[in-house]
Amino acid sequence: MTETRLDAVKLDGAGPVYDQIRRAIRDLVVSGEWPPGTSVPPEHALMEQLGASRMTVHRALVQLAREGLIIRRRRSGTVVATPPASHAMLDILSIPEEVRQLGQVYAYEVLTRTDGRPSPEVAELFGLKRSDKVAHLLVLHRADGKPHVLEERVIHAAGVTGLADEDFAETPPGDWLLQHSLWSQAEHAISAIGAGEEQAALLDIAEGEPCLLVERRTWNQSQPVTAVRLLYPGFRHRFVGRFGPYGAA
Amino acid sequence: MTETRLDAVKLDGAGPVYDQIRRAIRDLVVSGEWPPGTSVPPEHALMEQLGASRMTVHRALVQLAREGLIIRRRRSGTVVATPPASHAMLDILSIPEEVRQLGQVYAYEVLTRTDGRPSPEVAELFGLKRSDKVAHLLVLHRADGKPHVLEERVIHAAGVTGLADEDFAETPPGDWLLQHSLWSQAEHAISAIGAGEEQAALLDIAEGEPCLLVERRTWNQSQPVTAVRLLYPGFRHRFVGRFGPYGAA
DNA sequence: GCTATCCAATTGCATATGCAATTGGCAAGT
DNA sequence: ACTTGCCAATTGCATATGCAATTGGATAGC
Repeated sequence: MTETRLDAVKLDGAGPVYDQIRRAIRDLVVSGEWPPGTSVPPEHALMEQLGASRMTVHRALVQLAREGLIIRRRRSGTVVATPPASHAMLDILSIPEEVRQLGQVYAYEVLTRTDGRPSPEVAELFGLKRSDKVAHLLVLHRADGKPHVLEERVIHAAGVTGLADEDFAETPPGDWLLQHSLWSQAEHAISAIGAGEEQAALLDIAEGEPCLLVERRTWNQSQPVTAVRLLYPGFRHRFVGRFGPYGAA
Repeated sequence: MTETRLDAVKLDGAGPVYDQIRRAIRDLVVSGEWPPGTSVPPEHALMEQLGASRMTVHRALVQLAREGLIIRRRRSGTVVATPPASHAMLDILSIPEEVRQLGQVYAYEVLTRTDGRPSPEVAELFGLKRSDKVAHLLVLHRADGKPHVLEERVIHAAGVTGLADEDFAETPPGDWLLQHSLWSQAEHAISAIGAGEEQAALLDIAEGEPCLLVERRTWNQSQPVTAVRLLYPGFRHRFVGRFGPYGAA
């Protein structure tokens, strides 16, 4: 249980007090100054520090809890939450989990790994210098023994610690990264593409077969962390989501 | 501004009072009993009706407002919100808007329209009786004159008023439905598929060309409203989203 | 009829206060 | 050691109250 510097919470005088408090604490959390597990000062302490009534402090904390940034428990106090790995259909998700949720047996193999400088295309795609160090991986994920998805991944060595010592024998790179790196922003795109010759061979489908291509790039404080291209055979795979007019169901 | 029956708000005694109030009103809204535009009783009225303090009622209403179900304005009071047409990358969106946001000129043509009984496949897909009446439409949307997306749509006549009198000359069916029907639940799926012969001809691409297929089915109170299949040429189109660990950005 | 003004309804926000519920940790007893 | 029971810290919830801000609508004046 990490300690917190109480005086780190500062109001900016803009808008309602409860919202100033909410934003102040939110900023400390999302900026990483209060990493997950940090204990947030109790309401009484904040109340004195900020000169607000307990109910006002309470209101701010309740909202933050509803937003999932902090977790509150009676007597044990309030701590910064560990952000959930996945939010919805298209967010970061673990391929092993995805496969197991379908009730199938998961397996994977690292086909190739190259550590070195990024190729011009990769550097371009990612805004890297040619002098940066990256790992380049090709991974095949299987469900019930059959090829499920082909993963091509670039990891920026400077953004992750322990990359050189990890051989991804136990954990596929996507899941490993979730545990060993932080990210503050991601962008993904979905498109359809025909399988190339090599890709088709690896996925055990015909060349030109339509596939879903999911591309995702991830940054931490505007520093690149990883980029990945996931190629799913289209006839075997679909992304499904359910929702109502007022939000996801 | 529709009136509300005050006695429609009933608590169930489960959990905190403010949450009972919140759920009671939410249920009235999502069930359609209080449709968009209905005015919600003022805090004082609810306070007396429910025997709770104003702050407690207030708390429930503030939460509902934060969730976007109601809109509150001083003096004019609280009204049920019109649900936003689009939430994120993959939610219901208007194709005309989508095209215009890309800075291209939008146009569309209704290629075919058939009113009658559903085909066996459609009935199956949608859980309709063969005796139900449906309209079956094939629409081509264009961006800058070039085929953009092919829309195949089934509309359940019983779920929409004024369907027979509408010729979709002014407004494409998707947008028309957003204005003339309610929906409480939707499901969509994304997959990749090769263009069939006719589809390829209409979209002006090669047969077998990989395409993104977006399928969406929509219900209102478990009654089917519409089902649609949108076929996007894959090389020309991608869905992009951006987000951070604590939610969409 | 049109406009300027004022009033009152309604929500927004903050405080002060009290009690309930949960539970970590200490203390006492075995 | 190990268990039991109690205490106090901390959050959860509700009430009562007061004032501020906004604005629809009535009213007065032109």
